[in-house]
Amino acid sequence: MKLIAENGFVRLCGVSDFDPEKTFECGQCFRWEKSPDGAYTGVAFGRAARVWTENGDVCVTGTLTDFDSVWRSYFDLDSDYGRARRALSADKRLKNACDFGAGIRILRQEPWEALGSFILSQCNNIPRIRGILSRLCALFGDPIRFKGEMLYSFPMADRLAALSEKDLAPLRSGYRAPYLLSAARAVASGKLDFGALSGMDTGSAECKLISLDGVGKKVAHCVLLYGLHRTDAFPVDVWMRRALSSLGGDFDPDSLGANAGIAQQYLFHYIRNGGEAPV
DNA sequence: GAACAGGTGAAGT
DNA sequence: ACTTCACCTGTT
Repeated sequence: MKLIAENGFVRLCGVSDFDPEKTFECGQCFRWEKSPDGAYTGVAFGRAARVWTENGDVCVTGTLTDFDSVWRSYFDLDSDYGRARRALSADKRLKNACDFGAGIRILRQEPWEALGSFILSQCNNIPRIRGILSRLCALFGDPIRFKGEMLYSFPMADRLAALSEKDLAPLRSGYRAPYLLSAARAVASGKLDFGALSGMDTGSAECKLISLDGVGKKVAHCVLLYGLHRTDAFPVDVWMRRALSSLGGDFDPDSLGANAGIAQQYLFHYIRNGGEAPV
Protein backbone atom coordinates (compact mmCIF):
# COMPACT_ATOMS: atom_id res chain seq x y z
CA MET A 1 0.00 0.00 0.00
CA LYS A 2 1.32 3.38 -1.00
CA LEU A 3 -0.06 6.59 0.49
CA ILE A 4 -0.54 9.64 -1.68
CA ALA A 5 -1.55 12.96 -0.16
CA GLU A 6 -4.09 14.61 -2.45
CA ASN A 7 -6.12 17.74 -2.07
CA GLY A 8 -7.97 17.19 1.21
CA PHE A 9 -7.62 13.42 1.31
CA VAL A 10 -5.20 10.53 1.36
CA ARG A 11 -5.25 7.91 -1.35
CA LEU A 12 -4.36 4.35 -0.39
CA CYS A 13 -2.88 3.02 -3.61
CA GLY A 14 -2.99 -0.71 -4.04
CA VAL A 15 -4.42 -1.34 -0.58
CA SER A 16 -5.46 -4.97 -0.33
CA ASP A 17 -8.33 -6.54 1.56
CA PHE A 18 -10.07 -3.26 2.30
CA ASP A 19 -13.63 -2.85 1.11
CA PRO A 20 -15.13 0.07 3.06
CA GLU A 21 -18.71 -0.98 2.39
CA LYS A 22 -18.24 -4.53 3.67
CA THR A 23 -16.16 -3.29 6.58
CA PHE A 24 -18.77 -0.77 7.71
CA GLU A 25 -21.82 -2.91 7.00
CA CYS A 26 -20.70 -6.24 8.41
CA GLY A 27 -22.15 -5.55 11.82
CA GLN A 28 -19.10 -4.55 13.83
CA CYS A 29 -19.99 -0.84 13.96
CA PHE A 30 -23.15 1.22 13.74
CA ARG A 31 -22.16 4.81 13.15
CA TRP A 32 -20.77 5.01 9.61
CA GLU A 33 -23.37 6.35 7.24
CA LYS A 34 -23.55 5.87 3.52
CA SER A 35 -24.21 8.86 1.28
CA PRO A 36 -26.09 8.60 -2.01
CA ASP A 37 -22.72 8.70 -3.81
CA GLY A 38 -21.58 5.60 -1.93
CA ALA A 39 -19.07 7.31 0.37
CA TYR A 40 -19.20 6.67 4.11
CA THR A 41 -19.02 9.36 6.77
CA GLY A 42 -18.28 8.63 10.39
CA VAL A 43 -16.51 9.56 13.58
CA ALA A 44 -13.88 7.70 15.58
CA PHE A 45 -11.66 8.94 18.39
CA GLY A 46 -13.46 12.27 18.16
CA ARG A 47 -12.43 12.76 14.53
CA ALA A 48 -14.66 12.80 11.49
CA ALA A 49 -13.82 11.36 8.09
CA ARG A 50 -15.27 10.40 4.77
CA VAL A 51 -14.16 7.18 3.11
CA TRP A 52 -14.76 6.06 -0.46
CA THR A 53 -13.41 3.89 -3.24
CA GLU A 54 -12.05 5.35 -6.44
CA ASN A 55 -10.39 3.45 -9.28
CA GLY A 56 -9.68 0.57 -6.95
CA ASP A 57 -8.03 2.79 -4.33
CA VAL A 58 -9.56 3.64 -0.99
CA CYS A 59 -9.56 7.35 -0.15
CA VAL A 60 -9.85 8.90 3.31
CA THR A 61 -10.33 12.61 3.96
CA GLY A 62 -7.65 14.45 5.93
CA THR A 63 -3.90 14.89 5.81
CA LEU A 64 -1.18 12.28 6.03
CA THR A 65 -0.77 13.30 9.66
CA ASP A 66 -4.45 12.63 10.36
CA PHE A 67 -4.14 9.35 8.59
CA ASP A 68 -1.15 8.23 10.59
CA SER A 69 -2.53 9.40 13.91
CA VAL A 70 -5.99 7.87 13.59
CA TRP A 71 -7.10 6.06 10.47
CA ARG A 72 -4.17 3.78 9.77
CA SER A 73 -4.68 2.08 13.10
CA TYR A 74 -8.48 2.35 13.12
CA PHE A 75 -8.72 0.48 9.83
CA ASP A 76 -6.08 -1.99 11.01
CA LEU A 77 -4.10 -1.38 7.85
CA ASP A 78 -0.91 -2.96 9.13
CA SER A 79 -2.48 -6.40 9.43
CA ASP A 80 -2.31 -8.90 6.59
CA TYR A 81 -5.86 -10.06 5.97
CA GLY A 82 -4.91 -11.90 2.82
CA ARG A 83 -2.76 -14.17 4.91
CA ALA A 84 -5.52 -14.73 7.46
CA ARG A 85 -7.96 -15.50 4.66
CA ARG A 86 -5.65 -18.05 3.08
CA ALA A 87 -5.07 -19.71 6.43
CA LEU A 88 -8.79 -19.91 7.15
CA SER A 89 -9.60 -21.14 3.64
CA ALA A 90 -7.56 -24.24 4.35
CA ASP A 91 -10.72 -25.45 6.06
CA LYS A 92 -13.00 -26.12 3.09
CA ARG A 93 -16.06 -25.34 5.20
CA LEU A 94 -14.86 -21.73 5.49
CA LYS A 95 -13.74 -21.21 1.91
CA ASN A 96 -16.98 -19.68 0.57
CA ALA A 97 -17.36 -17.33 3.52
CA CYS A 98 -13.71 -16.23 3.22
CA ASP A 99 -14.06 -15.49 -0.49
CA PHE A 100 -17.33 -13.69 0.04
CA GLY A 101 -16.01 -11.64 2.96
CA ALA A 102 -12.71 -10.61 1.36
CA GLY A 103 -12.25 -6.92 2.06
CA ILE A 104 -13.64 -6.93 5.57
CA ARG A 105 -11.29 -5.56 8.21
CA ILE A 106 -11.76 -5.64 11.96
CA LEU A 107 -11.88 -2.00 13.02
CA ARG A 108 -9.88 -0.99 16.07
CA GLN A 109 -12.69 0.85 17.76
CA GLU A 110 -12.59 2.67 21.06
CA PRO A 111 -13.24 0.15 23.82
CA TRP A 112 -15.83 2.26 25.59
CA GLU A 113 -17.77 2.87 22.39
CA ALA A 114 -17.74 -0.85 21.65
CA LEU A 115 -18.97 -1.67 25.14
CA GLY A 116 -21.73 0.94 25.10
CA SER A 117 -22.82 0.05 21.57
CA PHE A 118 -23.05 -3.68 22.12
CA ILE A 119 -24.85 -3.30 25.44
CA LEU A 120 -27.49 -1.40 23.49
CA SER A 121 -27.46 -3.90 20.64
CA GLN A 122 -28.88 -6.80 22.62
CA CYS A 123 -32.06 -8.27 21.21
CA ASN A 124 -32.39 -5.42 18.73
CA ASN A 125 -32.19 -5.10 14.97
CA ILE A 126 -29.54 -3.02 13.27
CA PRO A 127 -31.70 -0.06 12.18
CA ARG A 128 -32.94 0.34 15.72
CA ILE A 129 -29.44 0.06 17.21
CA ARG A 130 -28.29 2.76 14.81
CA GLY A 131 -31.19 4.98 15.83
CA ILE A 132 -30.52 4.61 19.54
CA LEU A 133 -26.79 5.29 19.09
CA SER A 134 -27.45 8.27 16.89
CA ARG A 135 -29.73 9.79 19.54
CA LEU A 136 -27.22 8.97 22.26
CA CYS A 137 -24.39 10.75 20.45
CA ALA A 138 -26.49 13.74 19.36
CA LEU A 139 -27.71 14.27 22.92
CA PHE A 140 -24.55 13.65 24.91
CA GLY A 141 -21.60 13.59 22.52
CA ASP A 142 -19.53 16.54 21.38
CA PRO A 143 -20.63 18.16 18.13
CA ILE A 144 -18.17 18.00 15.24
CA ARG A 145 -18.80 20.17 12.22
CA PHE A 146 -17.74 18.31 9.09
CA LYS A 147 -18.33 19.33 5.48
CA GLY A 148 -21.47 21.26 6.27
CA GLU A 149 -23.10 18.64 8.46
CA MET A 150 -23.10 18.12 12.19
CA LEU A 151 -21.64 14.91 13.49
CA TYR A 152 -21.14 13.81 17.09
CA SER A 153 -18.53 11.96 19.05
CA PHE A 154 -19.49 8.98 21.17
CA PRO A 155 -20.11 10.42 24.65
CA MET A 156 -17.38 9.86 27.21
CA ALA A 157 -18.19 7.43 30.00
CA ASP A 158 -17.92 10.08 32.70
CA ARG A 159 -20.47 12.22 30.90
CA LEU A 160 -23.00 9.38 30.91
CA ALA A 161 -22.05 8.34 34.43
CA ALA A 162 -23.45 11.62 35.73
CA LEU A 163 -26.85 11.06 34.11
CA SER A 164 -29.98 9.33 35.39
CA GLU A 165 -32.18 6.76 33.69
CA LYS A 166 -34.64 9.53 33.10
CA ASP A 167 -32.06 11.46 31.09
CA LEU A 168 -31.68 8.46 28.81
CA ALA A 169 -35.42 8.11 28.17
CA PRO A 170 -35.22 9.98 24.83
CA LEU A 171 -32.98 7.19 23.51
CA ARG A 172 -35.92 4.76 23.75
CA SER A 173 -33.42 2.03 24.51
CA GLY A 174 -35.77 0.28 26.92
CA TYR A 175 -34.38 -2.02 29.57
CA ARG A 176 -30.84 -1.53 28.26
CA ALA A 177 -30.56 2.03 29.58
CA PRO A 178 -29.69 1.04 33.18
CA TYR A 179 -27.07 -1.37 31.81
CA LEU A 180 -25.47 1.46 29.85
CA LEU A 181 -25.47 3.73 32.89
CA SER A 182 -23.94 1.16 35.16
CA ALA A 183 -21.24 0.36 32.59
CA ALA A 184 -20.51 4.08 32.21
CA ARG A 185 -20.13 4.35 35.99
CA ALA A 186 -17.83 1.36 36.11
CA VAL A 187 -15.60 2.92 33.46
CA ALA A 188 -15.74 6.44 34.91
CA SER A 189 -14.88 5.21 38.39
CA GLY A 190 -12.00 3.09 37.18
CA LYS A 191 -13.70 -0.09 38.37
CA LEU A 192 -13.47 -1.22 34.77
CA ASP A 193 -10.13 -0.22 33.29
CA PHE A 194 -9.63 -0.96 29.61
CA GLY A 195 -5.91 -0.39 29.97
CA ALA A 196 -5.81 -3.15 32.54
CA LEU A 197 -7.92 -5.41 30.32
CA SER A 198 -5.40 -4.96 27.53
CA GLY A 199 -2.74 -6.48 29.72
CA MET A 200 -4.84 -9.52 30.64
CA ASP A 201 -5.31 -12.76 28.78
CA THR A 202 -8.53 -12.95 26.80
CA GLY A 203 -10.28 -15.26 29.26
CA SER A 204 -9.60 -13.01 32.27
CA ALA A 205 -10.64 -9.89 30.37
CA GLU A 206 -13.86 -11.69 29.40
CA CYS A 207 -14.61 -12.50 33.06
CA LYS A 208 -14.07 -8.91 34.04
CA LEU A 209 -16.46 -7.68 31.33
CA ILE A 210 -19.11 -10.25 32.22
CA SER A 211 -19.09 -9.00 35.80
CA LEU A 212 -20.91 -5.89 34.51
CA ASP A 213 -24.68 -5.90 34.76
CA GLY A 214 -26.28 -6.64 31.40
CA VAL A 215 -23.04 -7.87 29.85
CA GLY A 216 -22.94 -11.55 29.02
CA LYS A 217 -20.66 -13.65 26.93
CA LYS A 218 -21.80 -12.34 23.57
CA VAL A 219 -21.39 -8.64 24.38
CA ALA A 220 -18.10 -9.37 26.17
CA HIS A 221 -16.73 -11.04 23.05
CA CYS A 222 -17.83 -8.13 20.89
CA VAL A 223 -15.95 -5.74 23.17
CA LEU A 224 -12.91 -7.99 23.13
CA LEU A 225 -12.90 -8.28 19.34
CA TYR A 226 -13.98 -4.82 18.22
CA GLY A 227 -12.80 -2.70 21.14
CA LEU A 228 -9.65 -4.49 22.27
CA HIS A 229 -8.78 -6.17 18.98
CA ARG A 230 -8.55 -9.61 20.54
CA THR A 231 -8.88 -11.50 17.31
CA ASP A 232 -9.15 -14.78 19.18
CA ALA A 233 -12.56 -13.65 20.49
CA PHE A 234 -15.52 -15.20 18.68
CA PRO A 235 -18.89 -13.56 19.46
CA VAL A 236 -21.74 -16.03 19.04
CA ASP A 237 -25.19 -14.58 18.46
CA VAL A 238 -28.30 -16.02 16.88
CA TRP A 239 -26.84 -15.61 13.37
CA MET A 240 -23.58 -17.22 14.29
CA ARG A 241 -25.49 -20.10 15.84
CA ARG A 242 -27.11 -20.66 12.46
CA ALA A 243 -23.75 -20.48 10.72
CA LEU A 244 -22.18 -22.88 13.19
CA SER A 245 -24.97 -25.39 12.85
CA SER A 246 -24.54 -25.44 9.08
CA LEU A 247 -20.80 -25.97 9.55
CA GLY A 248 -21.38 -29.15 11.48
CA GLY A 249 -21.03 -30.01 15.14
CA ASP A 250 -17.34 -30.82 14.95
CA PHE A 251 -16.38 -27.30 13.94
CA ASP A 252 -14.51 -25.61 16.78
CA PRO A 253 -13.86 -21.84 16.58
CA ASP A 254 -11.19 -22.13 19.27
CA SER A 255 -9.08 -24.14 16.88
CA LEU A 256 -8.72 -21.02 14.70
CA GLY A 257 -6.65 -19.22 17.33
CA ALA A 258 -5.92 -15.60 16.52
CA ASN A 259 -7.92 -15.88 13.28
CA ALA A 260 -11.16 -16.83 15.03
CA GLY A 261 -12.51 -13.28 15.19
CA ILE A 262 -11.81 -12.71 11.50
CA ALA A 263 -13.53 -15.98 10.63
CA GLN A 264 -16.50 -14.91 12.71
CA GLN A 265 -16.78 -11.69 10.74
CA TYR A 266 -16.60 -13.50 7.40
CA LEU A 267 -19.18 -16.03 8.53
CA PHE A 268 -21.51 -13.39 9.88
CA HIS A 269 -21.39 -11.40 6.66
CA TYR A 270 -21.85 -14.54 4.60
CA ILE A 271 -24.79 -15.95 6.51
CA ARG A 272 -26.56 -12.61 6.35
CA ASN A 273 -25.78 -11.56 2.79
CA GLY A 274 -24.47 -14.59 0.96
CA GLY A 275 -27.80 -16.02 -0.11
CA GLU A 276 -29.31 -19.36 0.70
CA ALA A 277 -26.30 -21.50 0.01
CA PRO A 278 -25.05 -23.39 3.06
CA VAL A 279 -21.84 -22.05 4.53
C1' DG B 1 -52.86 -8.33 18.20
C1' DA B 2 -49.06 -11.58 18.23
C1' DA B 3 -44.48 -12.59 17.22
C1' DC B 4 -40.03 -11.37 16.80
C1' DA B 5 -35.47 -8.81 16.93
C1' DG B 6 -27.40 -9.49 16.65
C1' DG B 7 -28.97 -10.99 24.94
C1' DT B 8 -29.03 -11.34 29.81
C1' DG B 9 -30.00 -13.01 34.27
C1' DA B 10 -33.12 -15.07 37.43
C1' DA B 11 -35.78 -18.89 38.44
C1' DG B 12 -37.36 -23.22 37.40
C1' DT B 13 -36.45 -28.05 36.22
C1' DA C 1 -26.25 -28.08 33.47
C1' DC C 2 -30.15 -27.19 30.83
C1' DT C 3 -34.75 -24.70 29.72
C1' DT C 4 -37.99 -20.91 30.26
C1' DC C 5 -39.29 -16.37 30.84
C1' DA C 6 -39.43 -11.23 31.41
C1' DC C 7 -37.25 -7.27 30.23
C1' DC C 8 -38.39 -1.95 26.60
C1' DT C 9 -39.43 -0.60 22.08
C1' DG C 10 -40.36 -0.81 17.15
C1' DT C 11 -41.62 -3.33 13.10
C1' DT C 12 -44.03 -6.88 10.41
